[in-house]
Amino acid sequence: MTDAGLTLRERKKLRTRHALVDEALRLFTEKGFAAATLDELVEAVEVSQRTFFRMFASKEDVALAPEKELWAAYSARVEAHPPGPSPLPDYVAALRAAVEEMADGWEARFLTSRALCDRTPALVAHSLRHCADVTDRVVALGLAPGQSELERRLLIELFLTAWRWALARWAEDGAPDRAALRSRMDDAFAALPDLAPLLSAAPRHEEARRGVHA
Amino acid sequence: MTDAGLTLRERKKLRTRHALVDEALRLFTEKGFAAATLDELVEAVEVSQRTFFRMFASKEDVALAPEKELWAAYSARVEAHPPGPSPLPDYVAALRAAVEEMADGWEARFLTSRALCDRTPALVAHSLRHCADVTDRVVALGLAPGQSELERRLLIELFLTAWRWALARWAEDGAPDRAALRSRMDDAFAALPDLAPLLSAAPRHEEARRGVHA
DNA sequence: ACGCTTATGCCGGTGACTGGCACTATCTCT
DNA sequence: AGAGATAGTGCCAGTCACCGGCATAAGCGT
Repeated sequence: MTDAGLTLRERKKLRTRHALVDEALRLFTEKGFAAATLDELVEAVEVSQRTFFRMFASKEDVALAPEKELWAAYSARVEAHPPGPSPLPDYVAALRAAVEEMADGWEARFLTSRALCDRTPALVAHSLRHCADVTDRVVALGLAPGQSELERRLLIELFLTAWRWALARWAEDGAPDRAALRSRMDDAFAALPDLAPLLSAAPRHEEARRGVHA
Repeated sequence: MTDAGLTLRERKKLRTRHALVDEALRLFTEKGFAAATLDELVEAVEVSQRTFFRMFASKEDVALAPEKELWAAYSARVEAHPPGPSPLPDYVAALRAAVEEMADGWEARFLTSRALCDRTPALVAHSLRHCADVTDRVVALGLAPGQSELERRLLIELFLTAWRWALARWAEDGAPDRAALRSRMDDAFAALPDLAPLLSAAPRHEEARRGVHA
């Protein structure tokens, strides 16, 4: 599946790319993201810095490679099947499918990347922005003329928050394999309908104004 | 209000801080965030780079100063009045109050900062992370033992998405003053209850699984 | 085997950020 | 008011991410 009809050049490139990701995750985990230098990384993989920067946009980029892979697959899914008027289930389905189509061993790299992210503010920032970029592209997809874009954004944010919650539970789990991730996703997404009653008690203007002058 | 019982040292420090923010916004807007160098900035304000970095954590930090100010005020409000079992109106009220207590001229700086942010990916990343940091601190506040943290996070994300929506509308508005911002906030937060019916149609497992094997 | 494309390496430069240390301005206490 | 404590500031030198340009080599189609 990895080398399906690829030319030798492309395969070589992919190989060094994977080597860079693996070594980066190892190195960053061992020494910390800030303390580890790119020189160490590229020397370990035996490529030049220039090559690194042609494959990755930044030091953060390589650390978040597994996550970007996932969102790329998700993006492709959503573009292939643009969501209908009730998009939430479609988003969820696309993400589930994306998780399933990741290569073998992806979950281990992803987990390492997440752990790194949790203790590295710079990585959090990049992760959030990438997610926001994907969201921006996805929101516009299959949006009927009369439909509200705000509504879409709200639903997507709920979906993302549930996903992040599932991730956090998964990471602190004893068995961080793909089945466990699926199960955490089930739990998190199942909680979404329970939110409805809390929204009908949404702020009316009188209450809000009272807060202003408090 | 600005110089309320502050020592001379503190007032001086605040003055250079404000000068740095103003000049930074001017410079970044004129030349672009990446193209403008810190040397230009500190030379214009006549301070050393070292001083700059004692006041701001990074180049991004100074560009997002108005936003950080707002979230600091918001944070303080929420900490002063921890939200009850239906936290959404409390969050909204806290943000409205925070907007009102900003100093004169804040909205102009904030708008400039937002415009800059919109065309500078690095600023988006930092902005999102800061917001996430605030969220993390706020979620735990006033959370009763039996209450679900996930539920809180979901509500806060809705709240934040509505806020960002209000900001975007405000920015493209003809009159970006504080009254207009209030009005946009009203509109955006009023849309939240409409989301409830869309949640009852949340994903069931069968639908989701179908997507997986598609 | 031959050009053509593409990836890579090397080199030098820029600019954000940091630690150390001396210096000066402000504060505080008597 | 003056002396010592307490910041805040400037200067300098260093590290490191990142990006041009150009030469080289490795893979590709004919």
